[in-house]
Amino acid sequence: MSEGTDFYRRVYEIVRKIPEGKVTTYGAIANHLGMKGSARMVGYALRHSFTEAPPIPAHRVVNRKGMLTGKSAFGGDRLMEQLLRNEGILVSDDAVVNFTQHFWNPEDEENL
DNA sequence: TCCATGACTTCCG
DNA sequence: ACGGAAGCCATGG
Repeated sequence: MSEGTDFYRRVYEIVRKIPEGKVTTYGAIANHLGMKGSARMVGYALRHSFTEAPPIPAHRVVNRKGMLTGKSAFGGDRLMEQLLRNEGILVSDDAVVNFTQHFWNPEDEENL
């Protein structure tokens, strides 16, 4: 089933730690998992995250450019943008405004 | 077991 | 600066 591998679980765990109003990147998560080159796997896992519980704020995860690359997976291309705006994050042209300002590093959670 | 795919990232032209 | 191709690793058929 969904639990599949621990890899997915690790991704979900990190994403759930993302503070509201903050966003992170696939590479940052992958790096935190020790798989820098496998940023794709992070997005791959998030795609299945919709079937996981509790719900995962996957909308807070964007690519290194801050673009909402996964918006298509939300059923509506506008939904992901709506969710981000709902948290106070401005989105323009399918990209997070002041992305670096809203950026949250998973390593920061450990460093806390 | 092997081949093809993917919510990415980096390099080359 | 922009566009295209390769690399990356795990999952599914």
